[in-house]
Amino acid sequence: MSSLHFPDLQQFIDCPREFWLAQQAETPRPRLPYPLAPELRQLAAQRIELQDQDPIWANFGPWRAAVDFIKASPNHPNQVRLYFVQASGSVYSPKHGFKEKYLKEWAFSYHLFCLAGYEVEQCYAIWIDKDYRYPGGEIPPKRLLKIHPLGQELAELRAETALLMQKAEALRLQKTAPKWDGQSFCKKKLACPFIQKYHGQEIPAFSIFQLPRHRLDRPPLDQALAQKKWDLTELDPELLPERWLLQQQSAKTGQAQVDVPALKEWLAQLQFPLQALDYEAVNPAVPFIPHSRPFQHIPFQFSWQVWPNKETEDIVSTNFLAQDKKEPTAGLMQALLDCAQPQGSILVWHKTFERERNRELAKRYPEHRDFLYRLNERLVDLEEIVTKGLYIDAKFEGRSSLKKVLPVLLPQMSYDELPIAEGLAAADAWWQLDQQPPQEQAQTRQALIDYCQLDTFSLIKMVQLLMRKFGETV
DNA sequence: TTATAGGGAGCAGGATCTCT
DNA sequence: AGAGATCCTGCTCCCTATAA
Repeated sequence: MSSLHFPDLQQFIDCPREFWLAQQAETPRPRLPYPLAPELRQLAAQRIELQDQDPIWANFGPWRAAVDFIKASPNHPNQVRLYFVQASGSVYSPKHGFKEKYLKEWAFSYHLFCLAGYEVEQCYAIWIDKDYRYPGGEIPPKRLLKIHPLGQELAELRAETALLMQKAEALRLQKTAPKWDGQSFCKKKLACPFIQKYHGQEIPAFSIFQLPRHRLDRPPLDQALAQKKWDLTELDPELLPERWLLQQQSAKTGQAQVDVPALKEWLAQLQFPLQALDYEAVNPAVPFIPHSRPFQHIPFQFSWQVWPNKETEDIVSTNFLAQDKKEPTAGLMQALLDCAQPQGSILVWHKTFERERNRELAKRYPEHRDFLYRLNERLVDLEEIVTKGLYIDAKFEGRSSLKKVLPVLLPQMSYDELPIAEGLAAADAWWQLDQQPPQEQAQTRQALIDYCQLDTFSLIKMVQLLMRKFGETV
């Protein structure tokens, strides 16, 4: 039998059926806790006056747990202190205390270290002070990291955790599949692997779980659920709010539901030359450029495309990708000044992100404040056609993210063949770039450019499509 | 005049979206 | 992981209509 870690226990708590199924595999995929970033580990070690060391593991039965640091008690030589480091700024709040999910994880480790024979004197939590402002230079660990002893909280959770572990152990050995009442769901809803495997053929293409902001505990979905009616098309249209109704109509007809007058009006606001902008950014817990804060998004790349006028199909494309982690925003700011047209609408997807990046750039480069604020005034958010109900297709699955909408509108445009196909992967690739051999770096840089470029290109292509179908005659 | 029910505005807090 | 936006709920406050 394979070993079990905290993420397995978490899976058991969230969805015992999925946990059971995962454990039936020949070799269950190990679900290891996500490792800490090295720069955070190092600062945490300094914070408690220790040499950086690898996490320490304890075993008991099938269970394995790690603590980030361990230290002998100065008072009682046979006792130890356990340290848990969390890459988060919201571990503790005066109003709500420690967050439940962290306490559970710590209680699990604490329990296991006790079982493994450690005499634990005290546990400590270490986390990020998100109010810290990095002025530059060496980061003093005491300024960035908060530390607090854990007392009663862990003791209380320990018994509960032990019980859950017993139940999980018993369940994984069970030969027959757990029963399911057809009404209770985990967060994955019908996408839960257990349901997919045992009830796959009964799953409707468009279900009530794809409705945005669905609440299963109140009407009309509570009733539908009680009757095990998962099919979106079976809901009584009388009871549905506007956006849900559109989605149902689309599911019934197989057609997108378009508010043509409103969409025409939306398209009419666009001004040429039409431009499209997309930033890629990293947001590490430990600040890496001066005058930034923990988890702040630092843009390192953008794609800017210009469609001069309706008479041409030619699109001018500009890309910027920062060389390295040393002040990536300086080059980015200059490149932005070089390629931005003085007028015309600037298409983005989910404008809060690009707008916030521009505001932060304006703080960093006050001399370009006016330029950046004028850009913000010209931003036009294409996501609005979905969130404001101008164009609803059930195939969006109730979401409005670019990765859901684009494949429906323009099936021929695909991220599938790109080595980097997602914002988080892009951020990660750039962050790890300096650890790659030089010949691979060139490939990664090209992959980053291709990905970012596709994001802006799809914005313009979608607008061209909408203009062809619904534009012109206003 | 007083007590009470009902409606509407305003607000805080939670949950849920999106982006990287 | 955090931040902004939005939606929803539940609460208070205040006004008005109504009955005693």
